Amino acid sequence: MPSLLYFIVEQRKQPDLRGLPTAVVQYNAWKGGALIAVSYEARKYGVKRSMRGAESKQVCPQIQLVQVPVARGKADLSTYRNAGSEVVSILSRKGRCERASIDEVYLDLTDAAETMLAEAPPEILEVIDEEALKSHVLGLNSEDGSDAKESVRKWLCRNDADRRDKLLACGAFIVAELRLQVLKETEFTCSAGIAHNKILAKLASGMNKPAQQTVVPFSSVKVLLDSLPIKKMKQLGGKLGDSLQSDLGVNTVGDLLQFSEEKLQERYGINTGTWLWNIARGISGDEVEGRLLPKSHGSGKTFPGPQALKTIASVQHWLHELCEELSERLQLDLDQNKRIAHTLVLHATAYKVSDSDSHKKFPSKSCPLRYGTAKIQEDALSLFQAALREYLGSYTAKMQGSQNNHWGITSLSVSASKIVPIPSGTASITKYFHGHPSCSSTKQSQNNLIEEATPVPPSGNESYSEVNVTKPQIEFPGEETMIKYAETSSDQLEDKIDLLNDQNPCCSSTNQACDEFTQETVLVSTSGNEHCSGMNQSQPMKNYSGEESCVTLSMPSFNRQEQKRKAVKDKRTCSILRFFKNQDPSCAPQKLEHVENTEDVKAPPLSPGIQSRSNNCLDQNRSELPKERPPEDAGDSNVCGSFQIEHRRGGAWSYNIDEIDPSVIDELPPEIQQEVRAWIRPHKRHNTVKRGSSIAHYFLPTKNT
DNA sequence: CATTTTGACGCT
DNA sequence: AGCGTCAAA
Repeated sequence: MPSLLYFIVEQRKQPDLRGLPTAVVQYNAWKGGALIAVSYEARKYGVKRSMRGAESKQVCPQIQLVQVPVARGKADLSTYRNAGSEVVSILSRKGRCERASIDEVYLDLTDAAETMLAEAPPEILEVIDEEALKSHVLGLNSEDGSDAKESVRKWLCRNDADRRDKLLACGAFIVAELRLQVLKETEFTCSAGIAHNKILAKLASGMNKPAQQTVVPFSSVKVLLDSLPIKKMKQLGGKLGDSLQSDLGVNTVGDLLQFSEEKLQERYGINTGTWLWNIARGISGDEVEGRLLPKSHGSGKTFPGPQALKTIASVQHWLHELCEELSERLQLDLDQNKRIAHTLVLHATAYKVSDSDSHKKFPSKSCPLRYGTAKIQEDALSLFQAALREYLGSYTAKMQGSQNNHWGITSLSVSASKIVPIPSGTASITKYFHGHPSCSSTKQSQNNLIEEATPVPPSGNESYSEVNVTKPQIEFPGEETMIKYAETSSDQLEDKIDLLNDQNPCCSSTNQACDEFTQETVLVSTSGNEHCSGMNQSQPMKNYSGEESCVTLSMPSFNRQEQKRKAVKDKRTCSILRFFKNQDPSCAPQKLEHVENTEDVKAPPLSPGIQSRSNNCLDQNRSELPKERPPEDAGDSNVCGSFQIEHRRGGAWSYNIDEIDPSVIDELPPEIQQEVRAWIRPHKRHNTVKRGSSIAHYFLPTKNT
C-alpha cells in the first residue's frame, strides 16, 4: 500500500540508491530515526515502516537510510508535497480530480470514458496499449491455460459486454495512458484501481503494487466483497471495524449483508448505518470532489520522552519555528493559489504529574488568523497560554526556577484552516447573472483582504503568571527567518493511482448528475486546478527570490505547462455562492462564505432509500430492496430539497432545487457545475438516535440480529 | 514520555 | 468551536 513517493523523491536526489534496500527516516539521533518509507528491496529483508533505523540495520545491515530534510529543527515535508503536486497536475488532465493525500488522488473519468466509448471503443482499436493489457481484471478466469494478456485483451475489447464494464474498460485505457504520462514526465510510477466508485477503486488500487492497475468489473463486486475481511475496507480499519467484528460478528464485508439498514443505524447512527449498509453492497455515493489543493496547512512536532518542553520559553521557541513554517506555506498558497486562511488552530499534548485528572487532554484553541509570521506566532502563544491555564485548572503551584515539575508538553502544532479563494473571478458565474450587483469587487487588493481577515487577537492575552512569567528572551540558535527548501535535482518518482470507474446503474436517464458513470483514479498529488480559481501549487515560488530556481529544478517536466496554465486562469474564482450570499459591497473576506457553508442551508431529510440509490453497483441487490425506488424516480429523488439563499443575504432569491433541470447543469462552466452538483447531492442527516460519547456508542449492549 | 507528521471528516 | 477517528508516507 504505501506507495513510495518519499523514497522516489529521495532517490532522484541520489540516483545511486536505485536498486538498493533503502528507507526514508525522520530524524536519526534517537535509535536511528523512525522509518516512514521503505523500498521494496528493503521490504524483502523484513524491514517495515515504523521501525527504528537501528532496528532496520539489524535485519538488513546494508540498508541505506536517507533522512527527511530538516528545517527549523523539524522535519520538512515540502519536497514531498511538491512531488505530489507534480503528479496531480498530470492526472487531473482527463477528468475531475480530488487530492486525497500527499500521494493519492481520485479521478472521475466518467466523461472521458463515455466519450471514448462513443467515439473510439476498445473493440475497434488496432493497437492495444501494452500497459492496459497488464491490467489485473478481478474475476477474470485466466486459469484455463490461456495467456493472461490475451484474456485481458478479450475482456477489455469485448463487444457484448455490459455497458458498465465497457466504460470500465475505457477507464482502464485512460488510466494506463495517464500512468505512462506520469512516468514519462516525472518518472514516478503509479498503481491504480478502476471501479465504479471511490471505495472500490481505493480497494483495488492496493491489490497489485507497485506500478500496476486493477479493474473491478461490475460483476465481480459481490464475489470480491463476500470474502473480504471487513477491516480491509477504507474507514473500517479502526475502531468501527473492531466493533463490527466483536459486537456483530462481522468478519467479512459479505457478513454485513445480513443486517438490515435499520439495525445498522440503530447501532451506529443513521449516517454510519446507511453507509455500512451500502458499503456491504459495493455502493458508495461518495463523490469525487474537484479539489487539487489541501483544505488546511499544519506544522507540528513531537517532543517525546525527556525532550518534553517544560518552560514557556521553550514552547515559545518552538512555536516560533512552527509558525514560521506555517506562515511561509500560507504565503505560498496566497501567492500561487490566491487563497486566504481564516482560522489559526493550536494543538498540543501535555502530561501532568500526579494529579487527579492528570489524563485530561490539553485543549485545542483557535482564533482568527492574521497573516505574518510575527502575528501568527503571537496569537499561537496566546492560544497556548490560554489552553495551558485551562489544562492546569486552578492548579497553582510554585515554580522553582524556569523549570517546572508539574507539566510537560510532548507535542505542539499550529494549523491554518478555513482557506478560501480570494474573490477575483472573471471566469465566474458573473456573466451568467449579467447586471446583477455582484459584490465581487474583483479589484480588491490582496492587502485589503488580508487586513480584513486579520483583526481579532485571541483572548487570554494575559501572560501566564502562575506558571512561568519570564517573558521570553529567547536566544535559541537558528531563530532567524531563513527560508530553506531542500532541492531536488533530477526527476524520477513513483506513485500510485487508484482508479475508479463509477457508474450508477439504477439511476438511468432522468437525472444527469445521477446518470453518469463515474470513473475515478486515486493517486498522488496536488497543484494546478483545472476548474477552480488560479490555484496552482506547482508554480515557481516567484515571491521568494532565490527559491524559484530550486522549485523549477525539482519539477522540470511540467513548468512549461504550468506557466501556460497560469496565464489562462490567473484570475478566477471557484465559488458561486458569494454572488448570492455576499451582497455587501465591502465583500469582506470574513463574510465570504465558500462551498463548505452550503451545509448551513439544510435540506429536508432524505429517506434512506434515496441515499441508497446512488452508485448501486450490485444489480442483483436491487430487487431485494423494497425501499429503493425504480430508476425513473431517481432524478426526483436525488434532488434534495430547497435551497434558500435569501436567508443569507436578505435578498429575493430563492430556488427550489427540485425545479432545476439537470440538463441545465451541463451548460454551466465546469467550475460552476461542481458547485451546483454539490448542492443537489444528498445531505448528511442529523442523527436522531441518542447515543453516548462518540466512541461509546460502538459498544452498546449487543442484541444480535 | 520514543513512530512522526501530516491531513480530512464526523459528532456534538 | 473543540474533540475524536481514520488514514497515509
